[in-house]
Amino acid sequence: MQPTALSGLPAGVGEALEAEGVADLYPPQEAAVEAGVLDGESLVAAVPTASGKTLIAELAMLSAIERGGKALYIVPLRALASEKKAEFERWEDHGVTVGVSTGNYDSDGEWLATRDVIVATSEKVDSLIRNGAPWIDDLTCVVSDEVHLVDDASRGPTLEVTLAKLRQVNPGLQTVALSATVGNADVIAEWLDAELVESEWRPIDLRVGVHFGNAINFDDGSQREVPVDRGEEQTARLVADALDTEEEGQGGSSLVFVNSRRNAESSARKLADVTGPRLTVDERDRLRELAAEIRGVSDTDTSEDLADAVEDGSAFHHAGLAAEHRSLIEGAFRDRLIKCVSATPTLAAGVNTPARRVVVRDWRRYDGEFGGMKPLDVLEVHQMCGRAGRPGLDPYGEAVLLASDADTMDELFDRYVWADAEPVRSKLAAEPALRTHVLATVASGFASTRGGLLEFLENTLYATQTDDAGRLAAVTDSVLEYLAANGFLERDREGGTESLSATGIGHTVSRLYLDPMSAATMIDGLRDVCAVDDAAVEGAAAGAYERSAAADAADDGEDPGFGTYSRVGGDDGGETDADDADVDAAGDPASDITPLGLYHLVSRTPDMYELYLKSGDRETYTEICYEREAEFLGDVPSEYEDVRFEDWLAALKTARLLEDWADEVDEDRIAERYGVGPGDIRGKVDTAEWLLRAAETLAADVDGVDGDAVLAVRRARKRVEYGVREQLLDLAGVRDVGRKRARRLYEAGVETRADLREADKGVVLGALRGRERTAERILEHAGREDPSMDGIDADRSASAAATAGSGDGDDEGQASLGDFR
DNA sequence: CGTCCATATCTGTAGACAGCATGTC
DNA sequence: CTACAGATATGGACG
Repeated sequence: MQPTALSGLPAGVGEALEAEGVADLYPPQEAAVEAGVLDGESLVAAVPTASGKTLIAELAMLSAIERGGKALYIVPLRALASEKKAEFERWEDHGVTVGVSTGNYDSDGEWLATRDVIVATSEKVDSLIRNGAPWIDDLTCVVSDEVHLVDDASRGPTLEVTLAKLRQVNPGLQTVALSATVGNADVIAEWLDAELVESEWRPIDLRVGVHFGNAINFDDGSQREVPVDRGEEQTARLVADALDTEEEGQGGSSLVFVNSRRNAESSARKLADVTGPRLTVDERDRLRELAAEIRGVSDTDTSEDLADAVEDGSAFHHAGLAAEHRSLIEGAFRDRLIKCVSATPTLAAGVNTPARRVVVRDWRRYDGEFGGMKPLDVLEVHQMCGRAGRPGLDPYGEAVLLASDADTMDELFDRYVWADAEPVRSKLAAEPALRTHVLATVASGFASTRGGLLEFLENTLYATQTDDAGRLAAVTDSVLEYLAANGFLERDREGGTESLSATGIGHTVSRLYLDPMSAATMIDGLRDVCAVDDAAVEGAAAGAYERSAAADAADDGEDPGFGTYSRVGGDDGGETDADDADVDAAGDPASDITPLGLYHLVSRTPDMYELYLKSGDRETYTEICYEREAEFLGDVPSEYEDVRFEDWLAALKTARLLEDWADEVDEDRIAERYGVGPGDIRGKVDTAEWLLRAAETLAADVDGVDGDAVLAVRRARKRVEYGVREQLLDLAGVRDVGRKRARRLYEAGVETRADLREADKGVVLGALRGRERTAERILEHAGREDPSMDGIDADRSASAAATAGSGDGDDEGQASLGDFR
């Protein structure tokens, strides 16, 4: 079937596809057309990666737009959102407009309503529904990429509920779900009332095999001799073999999957010995430039190690890397400059990075819950293998699992090569998931009674899959109880029906996109300190208070999730002695609220990913816990009796990291001290920023909009956001002034925004290392009348003072963490 | 007495969404 | 109830 023969697409699209080289549709695409994607039929396409799934989605969306509709493309990762956007933008020539909306990037709120195609993450779509984005009603086509992720325990339920909501809002909605080949695609199709297109077909052949001894044994019965000399690494030999196999004049790149960050790094180091000697002079030059760029992203050891490996054409890839690191590596690997990437599973599910050969080195991964090394899911291994075969470059892709003995080889064949992927199973009936979604469902008006709620939940995959309807109802009831007890929902029993409505705070929590338990934790902590400090404000916050007070009374049981409210005497631990001399301790109630207290509060919330306690950390943080006991908001669990103490310490470690960041500690110090990578630091800071912003809103509810708590939270948030001490807050708020410039200006004697307007220009210029343009911009943003730097000489002493004060080397030109995004 | 290698012991373990309002060196 | 690779410490043989 030729693209020009398709009907229902915008004018010129068929020809454009042909020009792109699409002479004939792939069999699964053809099947999708026959199933009616172009006519608005819903469809589940369960096909391998890189077999043209995206085109199926495009056909659906473009034909929907041609009929005057609007399409939404749901992605699982932010990085994929930009990738898809770029891909879809080629239709702008045909009058199709594209917009993106993710947590950190919005192509302008209102403007989205005018876009034909919107790309967003599932969480963002959920949030947009909760906040009543008007264009949701206009959607006629929704595409869900990687739907098999509904199986994911933490994020799957969001996708599931979001699809159910979209379909309820708009019963005629065309739903196109793209899935990996899974065990039960038919069930997904049944759930979505969709046609099913299932296929194993791939445009590039994939040969899967197991290497053992001196050869790879492929699934088709063929063998490839790859002898491993004594003492030589199996992986290294396979990577070398792929590189030395010159087909189409190109040595093939490899992707090596391992099971930990550390393994990824050490593997990359070792494989550098394989890739290094095979580089051309030109490649070496370009890699040196790339390495310099990598070093510029961050000055941590991680960054340095990565750059070292990259100079030899090898790289590692895991979540400890900063986002820039990752995209630099992905790009250079796609451009065939980097010959080999050793990666954790980040890369298996992330952006498109095909390789000539995929080596699955580790097939087991540590799992704390499991209590040891757990074999990877079949689906996961299939996804890794699916990365083999670069379109247009390779005649076929090779995926190789490694076995060290014959028994393992047999097991790998049985377990992965011959096996079908597991069936997808909904994880919706877990309490944390329902807690969030039940509140949101009620708050945004999808249900107003218990019966209506259960009816709505009938539209989820969970309901389609389970034969035990009672379980969902039971979990729902316990969640309703929790939400009511914490004052997020009101329940009224009248006759046989139980009506549900969200309270003011319930609506707020839903819109803030907080886990209700996070909100409860934060409210609890904030109320604790406000109640002690400021009884007068109580009246203003009565709305939020009463509910919870009533809830307290209703709840006698010690449910750990509820938190305990009464802490006797918040200031019994002596003076809280924060590092900030600027805070007026005496007589200022907000001084009871220290940044550490707030960082700990948000860190012990379920929305913050836990930092690991390593050996020795227990003692370290137990000590800190006692030293700074007075700063914590809420009750400190007992070291000996309370199982929550461990979590409390883990949160304390996170809080300390944030405190260090807000104390201008260099990122390499932080990385070393907490055993994390630059990506982790940035992630923590980002999450804290988000949660503190939410806490600010909650504090306004508890303490009144101008309460001390609100101000304290805002200050703590800004300090994390800018990564500066209290004294630099004013300066760092000026546009173009960040962590480093603020510190240099301050050391040169320019301490406030007002100083910037008055200060000697020579001093300012000196502190900014003689950058005239930058200095002018900053003065302008600070509101100076005459920002011109014409004829000003940089003050040498200002420059010297600034350099000495900032503590890092001169002229390194290194970006700090605060520079990301 | 220092070096090198073989063996025992210890240690630590994948991932990444959201709000809000615009910009670092 | 469950593992295992890499880093580090330990110890012995050797020149």
